[in-house]
Amino acid sequence: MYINHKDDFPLEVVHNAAARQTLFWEGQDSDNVYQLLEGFIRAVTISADGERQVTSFFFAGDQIGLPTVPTYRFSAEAITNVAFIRHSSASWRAALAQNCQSDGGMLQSIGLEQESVYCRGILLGRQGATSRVAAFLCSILDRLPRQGDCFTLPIPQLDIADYLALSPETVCRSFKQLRQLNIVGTPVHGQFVVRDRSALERAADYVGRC
Amino acid sequence: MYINHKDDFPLEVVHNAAARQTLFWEGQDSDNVYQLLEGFIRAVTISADGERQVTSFFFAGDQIGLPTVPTYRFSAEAITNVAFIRHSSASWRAALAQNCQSDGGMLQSIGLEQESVYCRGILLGRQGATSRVAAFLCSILDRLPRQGDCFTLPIPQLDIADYLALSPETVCRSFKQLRQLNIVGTPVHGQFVVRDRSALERAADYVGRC
DNA sequence: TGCCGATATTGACGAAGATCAATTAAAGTA
DNA sequence: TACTTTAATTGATCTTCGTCAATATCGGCA
Repeated sequence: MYINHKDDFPLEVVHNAAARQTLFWEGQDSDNVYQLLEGFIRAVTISADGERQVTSFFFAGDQIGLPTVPTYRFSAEAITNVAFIRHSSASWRAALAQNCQSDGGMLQSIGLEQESVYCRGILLGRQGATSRVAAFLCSILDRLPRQGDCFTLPIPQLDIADYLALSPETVCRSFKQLRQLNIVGTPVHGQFVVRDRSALERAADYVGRC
Repeated sequence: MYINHKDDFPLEVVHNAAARQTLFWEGQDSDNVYQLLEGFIRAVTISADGERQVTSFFFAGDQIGLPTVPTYRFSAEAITNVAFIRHSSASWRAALAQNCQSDGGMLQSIGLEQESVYCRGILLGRQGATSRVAAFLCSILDRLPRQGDCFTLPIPQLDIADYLALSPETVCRSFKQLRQLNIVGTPVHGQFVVRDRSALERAADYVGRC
């Protein structure tokens, strides 16, 4: 699923940002599109009463802040150190005009972003905390760095909680339950182990792409 | 916000469908884009265990089934009798290539659809049943047919429940509470009255566009 | 290595909403 | 109009998850 858009923008400079830095803020004009080369980014919105929601996660290869709307709908925060390139929305639109008839172009990026947003809606619609957590894991599993059955889960539980509209405690208890069911293993050195993926999918009862 | 795309597809035929009919099914190839001229349509997905979710509502002027993904992500069911035109995804993409540099074109349709999907995610993320119902009402209020302060609410409570991931009983009780707070009035002949819109928005604490 | 702040974990309790069941109201049909 | 079917409403009960509080663990940094 990884799409290399660097060819579409040949002369871009690679930028870096440290963990916890914000690439752009919710409400700003969407002047640039960011393509993540390495690391992990979260999309965050804060509602009027201060409630925090994480609306999606971005992985290497993803495009962030597509200019289908005039202003960014979320702040983009680096979870880890990140590397990315940035190009202007105008050039992105020009590239879209060029390649929107073919597969794999900007239109596919739009489709992927939509799928991700759609996926969260479905997740939140599903009741049952453990089912949500399982579905979340399924949806990101293929996009995580991996060694054998071990995955690196770079996303803090608080972010998962704010993504799934659960309390951090409930997320923790859901993980515990998945461990007790022997669906996932006890993490060692931050390495996360999925023991029984089909059981995870059954617990989730939905698999989308986030 | 209404965008007249008929000019982009001059020679299309107007189709009709009765309430409860399905225009297209989840999983089918997205060969056509539907533009709703009159009536109301709901987007429905059924998960593996049979759980029903309504993922969005469509109103006159909306485009349905944008071919940003190869297959439809939902079934489109007519809530009321509807009138619509249908055009091929290929011609839609061609129109996108033509007008994606300018405002008000296909790119804006994409943006509106995204906003709608995004809005549901935010709604579901917000806790509190009454707050969700209020936010839902706010988000569709401007798109409903209206006479003075009276709105026609053509969406059954069951659909609202499946949209907001609440039980029908809870939706009903939330409406009751909004009535008791004198924020909305008692419906007469299906006519729905908003007595205090700013109070509704305060109860919602979020206003997006669905 | 040891310290410190942030994150994760666990328990006890309460509140919100789901479920079950029954009734009422509304809409469609003969 | 009367009848049928569907949707909305209300009450009682139970489950789940949020909240509060305390402890444990991890990661960075000196």
